[in-house]
Amino acid sequence: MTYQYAYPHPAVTTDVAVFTLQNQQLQLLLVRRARAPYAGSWALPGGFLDIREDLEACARRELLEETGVSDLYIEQLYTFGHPERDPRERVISVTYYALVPSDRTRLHPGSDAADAAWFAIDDLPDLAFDHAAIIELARERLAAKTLYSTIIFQLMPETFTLSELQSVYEILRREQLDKRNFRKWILGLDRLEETGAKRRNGNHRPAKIYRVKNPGLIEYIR
Amino acid sequence: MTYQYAYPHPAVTTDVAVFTLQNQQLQLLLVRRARAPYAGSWALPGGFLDIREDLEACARRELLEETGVSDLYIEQLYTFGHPERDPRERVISVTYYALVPSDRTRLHPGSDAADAAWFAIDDLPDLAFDHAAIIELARERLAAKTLYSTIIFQLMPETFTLSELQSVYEILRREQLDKRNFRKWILGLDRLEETGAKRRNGNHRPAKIYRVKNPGLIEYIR
DNA sequence: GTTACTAAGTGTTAAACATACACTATATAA
DNA sequence: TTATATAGTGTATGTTTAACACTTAGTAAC
Repeated sequence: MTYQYAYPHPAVTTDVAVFTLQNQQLQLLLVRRARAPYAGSWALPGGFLDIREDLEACARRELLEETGVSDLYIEQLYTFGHPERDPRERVISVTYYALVPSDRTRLHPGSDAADAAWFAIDDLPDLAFDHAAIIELARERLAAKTLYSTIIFQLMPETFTLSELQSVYEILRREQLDKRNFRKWILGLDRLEETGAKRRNGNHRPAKIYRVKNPGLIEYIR
Repeated sequence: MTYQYAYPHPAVTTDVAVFTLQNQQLQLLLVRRARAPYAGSWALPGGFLDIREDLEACARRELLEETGVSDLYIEQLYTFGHPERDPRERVISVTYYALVPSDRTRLHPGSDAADAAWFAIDDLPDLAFDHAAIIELARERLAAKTLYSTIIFQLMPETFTLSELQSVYEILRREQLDKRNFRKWILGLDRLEETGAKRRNGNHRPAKIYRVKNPGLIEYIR
């Protein structure tokens, strides 16, 4: 069966840049392409839009099918449509970025992709299509959001120490922050509470453990 | 001639929300639809992507064809793709917003649309498709940009007074600003220079006329 | 030509916020 | 007991923002 149109139609895909934090590094989720073009290359999870499917639903579905990751924070990033960006046919890609807390990064790659894996953001393999540009834009957007939004809490596990949280901000902004000023600022947002527990983690004083007060809420700050 | 695909393809359009300032009001450019669906309704200028055409080029082309407006500041806004947003077929709309200085708002509507006109943003007619939602998002984006970017200069004519510039900020932010604080802040950006001329405009003291120092430059501020 | 009117133009003060900076506390391990 | 490593804490200074009212220089009306 084929589908006919009076005028040529581009294909539409969604692609998602999924970030998490592991080993004190910002990590990105990639899938190895099973088929041409770019067979064997790594790429962002994503794929073709079903004709009755919402755009964000497509992004979430492809992500689930290819990597097993679901239930994450996701937001539209930008739409890429350079006429030559896919060698097969004209493809418009509506891209998203997403954040997974570091305690929910287990992968169950499905049949669509041969493999799925996390990569440190500063050590990515060669990427299919224009996916390197998509990732760079997503990283910039995320860094900018650390300045005026509480979106970063979406990257945190259930509980964490203030030092761990500070290191997330430092990784995203690519700069060191002053410990006392950071603590004053982040506690002043009134979005963290102590759990009462402490974490022993090496031969030194244990750290207080915090949780986010209202984890789903993303606020504009400053 | 028809075009065939193994899988159904959505149509892709671009739509543009073009803003300007006239009569101390924020105005938006609309076209009256000549054909069904929504024949006779007002809508954003826009139309179907040519299969070899870049997305932004499509937005600029449709705008020129339908309204005669060209050579403006344009930026991608968001991609709308609700499955039911167009009654004809599945349509993904990549939307843009654009700014025209108030001394270049002459319209030359072409054959694609029956008519084109500027409307005050607070007095829009009923709109086709989901265009009301697109406009609302564009307006919010623009208001947010007044806080951290010099994009607003793209709305200004060659020369203007500080009071005129202040009223642009007030319209976009929907709040009154203090005259002394505004002048201190805007002159502190070091992007304005006096032309030396003055504008007589009513039975009161004439205002100094300014121009933007580097009109093409859009900076992040604060 | 005096007066009424209108928007242009101009500084200071107080409060809030951001930045810079160094030592003590509490655990583990040798 | 001592060495080591990260957790945890406060102050002082500079910068930015916010609040606030009068004088100036034109036009228009009488």
